[in-house]
Amino acid sequence: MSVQERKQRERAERERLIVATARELAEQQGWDAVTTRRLAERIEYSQPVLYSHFRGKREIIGAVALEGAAEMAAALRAATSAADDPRTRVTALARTYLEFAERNPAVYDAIFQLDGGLAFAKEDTPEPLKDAFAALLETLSEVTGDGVHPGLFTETFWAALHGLATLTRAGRLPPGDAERRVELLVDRLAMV
Amino acid sequence: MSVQERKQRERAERERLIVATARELAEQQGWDAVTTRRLAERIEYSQPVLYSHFRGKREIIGAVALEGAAEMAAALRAATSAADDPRTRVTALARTYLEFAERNPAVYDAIFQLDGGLAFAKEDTPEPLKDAFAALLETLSEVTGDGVHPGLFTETFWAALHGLATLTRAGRLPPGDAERRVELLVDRLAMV
DNA sequence: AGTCGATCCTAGCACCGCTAGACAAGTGAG
DNA sequence: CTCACTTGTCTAGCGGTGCTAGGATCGACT
Repeated sequence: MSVQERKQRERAERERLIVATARELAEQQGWDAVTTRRLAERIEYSQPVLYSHFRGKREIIGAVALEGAAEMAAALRAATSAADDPRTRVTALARTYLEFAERNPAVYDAIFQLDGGLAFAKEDTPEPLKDAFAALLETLSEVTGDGVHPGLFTETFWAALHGLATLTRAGRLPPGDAERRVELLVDRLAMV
Repeated sequence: MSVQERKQRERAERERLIVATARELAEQQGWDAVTTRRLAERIEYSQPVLYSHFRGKREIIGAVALEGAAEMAAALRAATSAADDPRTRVTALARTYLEFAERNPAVYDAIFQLDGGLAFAKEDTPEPLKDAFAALLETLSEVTGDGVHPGLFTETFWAALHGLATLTRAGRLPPGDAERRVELLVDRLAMV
């Protein structure tokens, strides 16, 4: 019995290694550089081993996305719980969101940009993704304002943040005024 | 002389054919399906011909992006010029923007999502891109509000629209409430 | 009419995601 | 202790990708 357990442990450990290595490689050189061959070489196994853990490259991206979403949710909660009033919380939320996207661009892409084969806004949406949205909802429902559904408000605010994050990183927006754009967004959208 | 002219004309015609075919193929089956082999087959030339017009696939995407940006600018101007007051103009602008993204997803991706090798927010940004931003700016500077730079306001509003467009199409947002999200955005961001 | 230059295509490179089938190593039974 | 068998891993290969070198062909000028 304990032999089987050991093997399972080793297998789980290797799976973590795959995900961590994929993430590392993606952050270092972009997702284009994350090929099954390079990934296999880095974990010091042959290519087919990857396919005994994941159905394909998509699923590996999906695994990185889930891990990242959990981290993001934690970061958002940590930032908002340190603030006293709703207004400060929203600002902290927005800043933390954009900072996460900037510091973990590959992970952010895995979550929101790439196809990781994950379901969104459905019943079978994985827990970490639902939880990340919940973290946004918790703070934003305080400043939704009258006559607006908090979920709808959260979606809209989130979309604005997502737009800022992606356009900035893609070089579509001048990076200097990021902070002032956040202030504008919070000033106008949040009803405090 | 006229022989050379004829050849130049034919060459330009073929270049238009390449761009149009790439766009068509991308809208039909997605950019992943736009391979140099398939593209060459559709225009009934061999692969290397593509490389006598464009440096590579990136530049073809870039060409589609420029064409699309010009169309988008025209669509935005047409929609806003048909509205009387600033408030109606902003709503029309937002709706038209999102409609363009929804009806031409591949073109939208070429402009804002994919790497077409284009410069943004710099001096050497191609004219159609600058003009599309100008079209946004024209309408949005009317509703910027006091103490805010119109350019900054336009960037922020644009980012919000971009977020809505991409998240909706990627299945990250439930598609039903799109209109209500637009109303919320206009209500809060535009100072009328 | 013959040369010469432009134009286009065939063939191929190195790489991609993914998989079939050979092979070795570890397990349990006799 | 030996031997069959299962489990795990690897080598090799398939069809695809973007891109390019080098040869063939065809038209224009001398």
